[in-house]
Amino acid sequence: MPTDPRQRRAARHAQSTAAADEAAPRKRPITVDRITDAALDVIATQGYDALTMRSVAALLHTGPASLYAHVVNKADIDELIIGRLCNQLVLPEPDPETWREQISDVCAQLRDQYLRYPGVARAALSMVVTDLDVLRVSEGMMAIVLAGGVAPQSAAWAIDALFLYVGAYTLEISLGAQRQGQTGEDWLVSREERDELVSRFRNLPADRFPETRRHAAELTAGDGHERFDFTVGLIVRNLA
Amino acid sequence: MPTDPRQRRAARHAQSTAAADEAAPRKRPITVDRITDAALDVIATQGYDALTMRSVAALLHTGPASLYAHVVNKADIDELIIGRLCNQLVLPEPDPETWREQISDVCAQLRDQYLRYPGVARAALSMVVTDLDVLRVSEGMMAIVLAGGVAPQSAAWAIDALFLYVGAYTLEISLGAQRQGQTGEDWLVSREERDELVSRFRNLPADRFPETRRHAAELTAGDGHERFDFTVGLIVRNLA
DNA sequence: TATACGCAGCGAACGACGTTCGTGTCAAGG
DNA sequence: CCTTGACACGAACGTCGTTCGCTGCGTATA
Repeated sequence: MPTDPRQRRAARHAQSTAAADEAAPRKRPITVDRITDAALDVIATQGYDALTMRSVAALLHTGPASLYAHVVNKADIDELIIGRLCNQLVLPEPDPETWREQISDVCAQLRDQYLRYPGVARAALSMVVTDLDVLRVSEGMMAIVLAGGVAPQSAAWAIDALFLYVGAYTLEISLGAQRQGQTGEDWLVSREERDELVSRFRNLPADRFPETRRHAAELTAGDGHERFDFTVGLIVRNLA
Repeated sequence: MPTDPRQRRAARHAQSTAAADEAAPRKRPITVDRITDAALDVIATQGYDALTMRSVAALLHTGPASLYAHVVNKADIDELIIGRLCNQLVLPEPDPETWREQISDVCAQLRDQYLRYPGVARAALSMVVTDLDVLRVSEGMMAIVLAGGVAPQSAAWAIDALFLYVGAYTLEISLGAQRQGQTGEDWLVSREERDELVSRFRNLPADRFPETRRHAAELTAGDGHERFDFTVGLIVRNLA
C-alpha cells in the first residue's frame, strides 16, 4: 500500500505486484485503477490525442491536480494504459508443434488491443520495457519461441522486432484512420482513401517514379490485416 | 514560387519539385530551407522534444509568428525534416546479384540519418507517405527489390515493413539514450544501462519470469547494430 | 469526550506550447 | 514623391502538464 505515487510506480516495475488492494472504501475515492479506466475511456472515444490530464480528471469529476496524488505524471498514465492492455492478452501454453501460430496469435491480440484504442501505440513506442505487465507478455512469447527450438539470442531479438513492428503498424493505421476523419469506418483503410492514394501515385512524374506508378495498386493493397500477417510471417518463418 | 505555404506544401506532395528558387534576395530573408536547417540544428543539439516553433524561430532571430508565412504548421516542419533526411540517402543502381545487400545498406543509411537526430523518428512515424522525397526512397527500394525478382506485392509489403521497423528501432534507441541522460555516449546503449537492466531482470520473481531471468543476457544483448541487422536480414532473407 | 494530526482532494496559478490577428516596415512601381 | 503589396513580427488567446498551498474530513491519541 505505497501512498507515494513514485513508490507505487517503482513497485510495479521491479518486483512482483505485491498484495492486492484492500476492500472498497467508504465513498468513491480516486484510485489508480479508476484513473486507468478513465484514460482508456478517453482514448477509446476520442483518440489518444485527447488523452489529457484534464480530460481524465473530468471523467472522474475533479480537476487535474487531484490525479497527481496517484500518478507521477502523464507518462505514468501511459504506462498504466499499456500495462492494462498487455494484461488482457491470453498467453497460450507453449506447444512445440504450433509455436508459429501461437506467436502470430499473440501478435494479433496485441495488434487488436492497440487498434481498439486509436493512437495508443504512440504510448507503447515511447515506453520502457520494464513494466511488469509488459514483461509478462515478453516472457510468454519467449517461452513459446524457445519451445519451438529457436536459439535464445534469435528468440530475444525476434520478439523485440515483433513488438516494435506491431506498435509501428498499429500507429500507422490509427493515424491514417484519424486523418481520414472519424467516419466510424469499421474497416481499416477506406476505399476512398486508397483510391485517392492510387491516383496520386499514378500522377507522379513518369521519369522519376516508374515503379511507384506501375505498382501503385500493390503499394496500397492489403485488405484486413494481410500486410500485417505477411510481415509477421516473414519474421517468424526464418526462425529455425 | 508559391507564396502561400499551403500551396507550397501541396506542390511538394503531388507534383514534381517545380522550379528552383530565384537568386538571393537583398538581406537574409526567412526561407523554407533556412527553417529546415534551423529545425535540424535544434534536433541535433537538443533532441526532438526541444523542436518548438519558438526554438526554431529563436535560431533565426525572430519570433514564432514569422514562421507561419513559410510553413503551414509544426507538422509541416516535421515533413520538411524527414524530406531533407530522405533526400540525403544515396540509392544504388539496382543490381540483381547484390540486391539484398543493397536494401540492407539503404536501411542502414536511413537508420543512421534518424539516429543523427535523436527522436526524429517520432516525426517519421507520424507522417503521410506522399512526400516526394520519401517517395523517392520508396521508389528506389522498390526498384532494387523488384530487380531481385521478388513479386511486386511482396516487395511493396516488405518495403513498408522495413520503413516501419527502421523508424521504431531508431525511436527506441533515441528514447533509451535520452533517458540515460545525454552523457554524450558515442555508442548506442551504455554498459551501465545494460547492466542495470540485466540485474533488474535477474531479480524478477522466479516462478513467473523463468525465461526472462534465464536469458537476461540475450534480451539485452546487441552491440552496435547487431539487433538491427538481424531483423532486417530476417525480413529480407525470405523474399524469394 | 475532546483535540490534534495526517492526508486525500482541489482551486488557482505558472510557464511553455501551437497558432492567429493586426500592425509595422521596406523595396519596387507609378 | 506617394502608393502598394508582401513580408516580418509583437502581442495575445486557448490549452497543455505540473506545482503550491489551503480545506475539510477521518482516525488515533490524551
